Amino acid sequence: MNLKQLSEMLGLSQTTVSRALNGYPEVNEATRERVLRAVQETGYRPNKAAQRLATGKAGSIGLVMPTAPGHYSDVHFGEFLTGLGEEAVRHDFHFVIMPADPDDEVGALRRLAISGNVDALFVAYMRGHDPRLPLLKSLSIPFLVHGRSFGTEPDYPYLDIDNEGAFYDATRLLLQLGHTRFCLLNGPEHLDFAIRRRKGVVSALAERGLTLPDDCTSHMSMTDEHGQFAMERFLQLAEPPTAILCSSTVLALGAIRAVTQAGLKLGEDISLIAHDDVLPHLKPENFSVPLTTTRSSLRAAGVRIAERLIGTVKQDGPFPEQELWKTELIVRASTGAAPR
Amino acid sequence: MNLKQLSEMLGLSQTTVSRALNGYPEVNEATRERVLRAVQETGYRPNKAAQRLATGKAGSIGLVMPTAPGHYSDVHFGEFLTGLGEEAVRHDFHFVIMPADPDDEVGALRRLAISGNVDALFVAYMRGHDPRLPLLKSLSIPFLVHGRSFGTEPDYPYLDIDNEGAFYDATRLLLQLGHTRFCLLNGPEHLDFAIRRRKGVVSALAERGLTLPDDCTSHMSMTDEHGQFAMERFLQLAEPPTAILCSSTVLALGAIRAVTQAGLKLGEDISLIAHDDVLPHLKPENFSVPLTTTRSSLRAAGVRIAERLIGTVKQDGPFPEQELWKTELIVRASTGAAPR
DNA sequence: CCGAAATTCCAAAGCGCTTTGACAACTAAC
DNA sequence: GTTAGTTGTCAAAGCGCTTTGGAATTTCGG
Repeated sequence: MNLKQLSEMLGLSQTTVSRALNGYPEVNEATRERVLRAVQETGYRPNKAAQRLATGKAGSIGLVMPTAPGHYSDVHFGEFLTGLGEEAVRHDFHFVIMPADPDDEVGALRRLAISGNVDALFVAYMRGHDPRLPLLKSLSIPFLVHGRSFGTEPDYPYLDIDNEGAFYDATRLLLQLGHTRFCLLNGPEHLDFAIRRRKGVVSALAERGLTLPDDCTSHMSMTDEHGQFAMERFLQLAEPPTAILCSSTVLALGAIRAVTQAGLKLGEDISLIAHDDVLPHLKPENFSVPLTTTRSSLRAAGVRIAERLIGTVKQDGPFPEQELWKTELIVRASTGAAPR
Repeated sequence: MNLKQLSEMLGLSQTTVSRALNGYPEVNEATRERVLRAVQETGYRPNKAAQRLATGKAGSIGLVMPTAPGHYSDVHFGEFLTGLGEEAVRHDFHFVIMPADPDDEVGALRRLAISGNVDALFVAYMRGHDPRLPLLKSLSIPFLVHGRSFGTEPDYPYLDIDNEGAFYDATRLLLQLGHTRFCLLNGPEHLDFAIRRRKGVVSALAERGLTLPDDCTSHMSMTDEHGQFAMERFLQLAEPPTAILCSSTVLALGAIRAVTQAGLKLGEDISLIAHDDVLPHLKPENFSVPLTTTRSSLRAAGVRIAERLIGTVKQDGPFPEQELWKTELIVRASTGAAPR
């Protein structure tokens, strides 16, 4: 069933039917009702490709998903996508997801943009000096960045959380509790959030004249396995840490396993603060020792990003603005006074 | 840059350029090279919407993602998507993801199908008597189901794992170890895999004249929180279980927490077997007591499904076939002889 | 009852691509 | 030197929709 058939069926022109459907005023109410009823009955749906071709709008936002045989799927990705979707469904938007080799993200992004398949782009997992940013800026299609890119002039639209502030605050809390030996379980080194979190820790320590040695920092993709492994190494240092900063509750899961297996007590022998993206399947309050966290909902960020991106597309407005969310520092049982 | 401009630039007709690009034989090799070089230089990319309109093919597979404010994002979803993507990227396919209210999945699927935006459909999270199946069958667009639908004639293309067999085998192992009091931590009651797994357990028990009482079964969405909660209740039964079957490692995570907090030892006081979807961030071998599991890689299933779906679309072939994967039963330390 | 304004509808062009059918131009064959 | 067969190219139609400019119909003041 297409427009032509539908209009023939109704004895109207395609124009009139199209207008009736798209809410134009110059069509009789009775006629519109008749059209709407016919649509109900026949189950007619306009062909999106044709619509796209004619209007230039597709009702879709595009994103590339890095993927490869060895590539870890990221728990955080799904949660974020759910947030995006939650908002998108309200506007009848959909996503075009282009899987891409992690080495060719820029190319994939470029292809996606000029394929004419999407109205706007979204990118995440930002790195320092991210090469996708110059591309996006040159593309004249709305886009929004989740995170920022360290080392790039922040003149692009983004939504980020205050990673540096979060870890600065967390570190300060631990300092106030008397800790002096810190370790950082961080995400992959090149990622922007990892850079900033490290910065937060370092600057809080610096205020007390402390430093964060290289062997007290671990950069890795955020799985519990890696968390455990890194923590085991930390515990074997000549002067093992009493305070741990951790970039994800998933990492914390593994780290805590290592702590427990070493016969140490969380919140007594070792204090730990993790960043909590509010993953529904991994709640820090449910850990056997509830976790002190810096919290910011990933899903909420998704909702907000979709909201702004769709808004931009719909009213053809200017590109979205910049937004920086504060995190909450929530104290639970995994932090305590430094052992003496 | 569009075809017309490109062809004018080259002094050729649109036809010739189009043919050169799409590998048709009736074009001079020299001309083809010239065209290809121009494409390189200008960065020309055909407009997908137009291509879609002209050919009827979009190079995309569609899926609906249930989403709502209260809806849990599913760890398994991301992992599976990664698998799909891994294969899709090899064929320059992309996904169109339509977020949808969980109450309107059928409608969303329908809209997606007749929007003309996708070449094939994929559905998962099958339920008993799934209402999407009749729709899909009537739609004359290739589709593939992950899982099956209990109670529906299995005359549709699917890829499923042998859930019943997996839990039958697991239960038998526990029986052989002398266990007699079983509990099942299962996924949501209406989902097909939950139905079949339960069936597997029940029939293995029946062979020994045992039954699975209602208060020894728990159906819930698969988060560690739910796992813990359900396990706590099991442990308060008049005759607490010594053997636990568990539909996911995420559930197991919570369940084990409850076991530990009750002062019981996994693998001694309580034996547990979980189904392992091979989530990269939650490996059963890394649990403090490594988990005995029934294993089947969710990602591998994604790869395979994409492979078959894309194959079908590309050669316009018949709809994909049916496939049933066996699971592996891997014994680790979480299972042991029943305590006496 | 007439002319102008307002209302309702339509024919046709265009979005960017693929594909059909035809046409030159050039070879090979008789 | 004509005919038949290739080869490389093109003009034009069509995919299903939106939208422009104009025509037909209705409404209404005078």
